[in-house]
Amino acid sequence: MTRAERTSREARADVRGRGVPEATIARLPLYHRALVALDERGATTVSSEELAAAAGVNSAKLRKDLSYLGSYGTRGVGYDVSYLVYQIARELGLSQDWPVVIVGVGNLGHALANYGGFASRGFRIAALVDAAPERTREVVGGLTVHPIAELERIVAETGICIGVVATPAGAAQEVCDRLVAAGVSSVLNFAPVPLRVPEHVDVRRVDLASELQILAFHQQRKQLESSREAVG
Amino acid sequence: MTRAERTSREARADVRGRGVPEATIARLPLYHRALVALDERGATTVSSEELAAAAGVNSAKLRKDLSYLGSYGTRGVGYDVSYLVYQIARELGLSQDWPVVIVGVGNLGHALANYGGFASRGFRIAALVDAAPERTREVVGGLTVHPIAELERIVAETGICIGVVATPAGAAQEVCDRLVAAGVSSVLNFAPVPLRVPEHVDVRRVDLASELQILAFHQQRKQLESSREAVG
DNA sequence: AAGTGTGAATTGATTCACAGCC
DNA sequence: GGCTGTGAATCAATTCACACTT
Repeated sequence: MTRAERTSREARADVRGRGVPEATIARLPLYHRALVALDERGATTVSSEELAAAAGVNSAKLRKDLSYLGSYGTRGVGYDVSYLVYQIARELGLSQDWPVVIVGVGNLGHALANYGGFASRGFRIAALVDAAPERTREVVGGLTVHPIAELERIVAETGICIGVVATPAGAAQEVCDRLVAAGVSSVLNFAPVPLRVPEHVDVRRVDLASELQILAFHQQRKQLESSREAVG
Repeated sequence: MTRAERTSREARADVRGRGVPEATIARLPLYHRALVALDERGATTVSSEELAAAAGVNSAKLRKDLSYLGSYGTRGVGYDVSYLVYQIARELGLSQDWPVVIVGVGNLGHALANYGGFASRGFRIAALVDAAPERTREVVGGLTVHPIAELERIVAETGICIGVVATPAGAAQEVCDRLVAAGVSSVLNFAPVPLRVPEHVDVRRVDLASELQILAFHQQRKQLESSREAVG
């Protein structure tokens, strides 16, 4: 592929890029991961069918999703693996390094601080913060835990714009407010409460107990049905 | 409210219950949690507006969601808090105790085993399992870690039907297959790979790195826009 | 007067199916 | 001949707006 071809394609992608549907965005990380795995296994091209299978979606959805980014495939052939990895990474902002602060170094915060999966995807745990004095100065995952009083200074100095709230429910809103006031505009919330934030701030929630409850709901349905069969 | 009223309402709910939309089911845990908090604060009734605010959704959505469960409110008044807690809990299967097995006791498995939020919502960590011999016999969150070889026996003896996969990506599919073969039909997957399961098995995925990537995508957009403003 | 419950309208996501290109 | 890209069709979720009940 020539530089001219690549450049014109990217220009088109930039135009379309405005309107990528939310559901598509949420699947881009899946595609990216599947493509990286394929790349490591030495694949050079992949069909929508294959990639869809690797990512756990159907091929129509995959093609439609990719078409929002641009025309990156070749009819009759498929997609160039390394080129598509590059395009999705660019779209996701994976080329840059995102410093992240984790607030709350309890069980979950600990696990997140030690989790290796972030670094490889462009995220760097830049700081750990906790309200409990006994946790301060502790070293977790190679980082010293700072007292919450230093939150504003740390965010400002490090240029952090993504914060992770891993505090108990009761502290989450206040922590979030301070993060936002300090300049954070993307929040990943593990506390089981909805966070109120200004317009320009994005929040995503990960709610472990809810996930289990949703499974339990379906499980209960299955069990009800099978007991009904046994009777009827 | 009389017993007769309650019984007829429940009968109706059972009829409607078949078709509760997936998006609604995913919000029931939110409503339940908000209601429990209101109950603890001594509220006896709540309007859709108030409850919606507490759960972080809009009131039209809340009313529509609740209407799928039945007609549990009173026009001009609102919803009876404790009655609605009871109904949602019943719908979610929260009245029964769900034993859960966690496979993989690394950082995340550790955190999950120690996480207090499960027990209070009807889930009981019944067993911990890990493949690494050096982790076996360790005690985490009051439970001994069992070798993976005992997985099938444990699931059968404890009547576990919900499994949590907290292993590295490479082990996840095999662990999942063994869980399913042993009789588990609901899986919560923390490994960053799609799990292939038979028709009757439900899988939910929690993908921490993806969540951050989705935030990064939007963050990048925000920064692009503000830099464009600065120029234009 | 207050506030639920719900048809109708709208918006968004998925799937179909095939024209167009390699 | 094989496979992408995409309009059109379908399905699902959200929002509107108001009739109806207390």
